[in-house]
Amino acid sequence: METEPPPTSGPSAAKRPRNAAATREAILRSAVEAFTRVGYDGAGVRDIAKAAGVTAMLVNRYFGSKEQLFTEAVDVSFAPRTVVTGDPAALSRDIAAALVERTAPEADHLSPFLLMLRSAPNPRTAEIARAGIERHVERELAAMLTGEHTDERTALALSVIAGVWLMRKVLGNTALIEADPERLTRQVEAMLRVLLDPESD
Amino acid sequence: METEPPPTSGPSAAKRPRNAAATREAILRSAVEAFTRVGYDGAGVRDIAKAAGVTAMLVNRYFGSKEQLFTEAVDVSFAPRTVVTGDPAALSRDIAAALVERTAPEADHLSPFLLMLRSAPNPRTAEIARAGIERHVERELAAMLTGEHTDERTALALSVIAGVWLMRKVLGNTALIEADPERLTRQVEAMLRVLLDPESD
DNA sequence: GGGCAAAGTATACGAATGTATACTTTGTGG
DNA sequence: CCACAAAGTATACATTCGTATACTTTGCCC
Repeated sequence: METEPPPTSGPSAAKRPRNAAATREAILRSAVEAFTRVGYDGAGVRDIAKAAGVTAMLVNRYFGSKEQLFTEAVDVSFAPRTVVTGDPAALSRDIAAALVERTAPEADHLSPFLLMLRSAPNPRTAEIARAGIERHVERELAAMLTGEHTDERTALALSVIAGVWLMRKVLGNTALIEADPERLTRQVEAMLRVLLDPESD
Repeated sequence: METEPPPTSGPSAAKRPRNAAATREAILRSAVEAFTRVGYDGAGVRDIAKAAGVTAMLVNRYFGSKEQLFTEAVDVSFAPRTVVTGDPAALSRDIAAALVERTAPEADHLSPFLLMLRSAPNPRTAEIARAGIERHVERELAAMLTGEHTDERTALALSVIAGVWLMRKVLGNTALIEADPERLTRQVEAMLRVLLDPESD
């Protein structure tokens, strides 16, 4: 009873027949997960491969090296642009709400910010992450701002966002974990508003 | 013939006669430097020992293990409490000014925030750093605040500070590096003021 | 239906890791 | 002056790392 009608284009193929593209994608997804959870230096190619159901050498066959795999993983992680798209007036509120929600203690979002924070110690991967954030996030967010020095204000906003990710999900700061989400959202929103809102004068 | 002064490439490790306390301190200083520059996992005990002018085994003799060495290094790094002490009204301004100055491109401050950021990927050292920040920084800063939820607002302020350290000195964000220091200071100050200043209503 | 390239695996290598055990050097007190 | 403990070193061990080389298995097409 070896029924094998393999849909060559299935997003989540359970029993995977020999399919280079699907295997490559499985490795890439496994890499995003691993790099996000333990960072670049903490994730071994053997672990990544095993979680994808293959051996370690396929990583190098398909991606050349661990570092090139990381480069693609950064793109994948930053790609799903969930940049809150709406009127610029609600920007601060939307960002604050999404941030507090995704960094909640019970959530385990595979955030690109986590990938970046945990891969930042390595200078080479830090540079790759910096380029990824600039290419995928910084540009779009800056385009939504009005007024002067939009790139600078954007980078400061990203600093705040990364800082909250760090304290809540990487370090596990007690005060920020136990904080009331609504009040926390209001405080973050107030800070972002100083940066992002169009100056009313 | 005194032909052996070269290995002491440390800061001020002159000709050190056999002195347990001095050696211990040299190792500890070297550890702070190494952990700050490359993080816990990136720093090998051999490197730390060599920079202190001794062999690797002295690290374990004096500190038990690399992890215990890190614990002491965290305390040393966070100990020089430069928390701007002044009237609470100027708190935001002082913090912002010190932050922007120390994260300037030309500065290479051995900041505890750098130590924390670069050792955060490792869960064990992340916890040690979290405890250190809570013990050394969070308490004192929270005590300077008035109003409600001082611990929460303190943690948020530390998020901002850590985020700026990350973007400017770990990632190397272009916009924040090239930004005018005075304007950057004003913007950071404005954000902190939202959090720290006594509500005037 | 049989070959043949593609997909995947096995093994190994050299370097680096933290640290345990055993050794050597040296300052100092009786 | 000289032993003896303290200070410091040398060597080794067991892992783990990324990846290179050589091998085996499989789907597909003529």
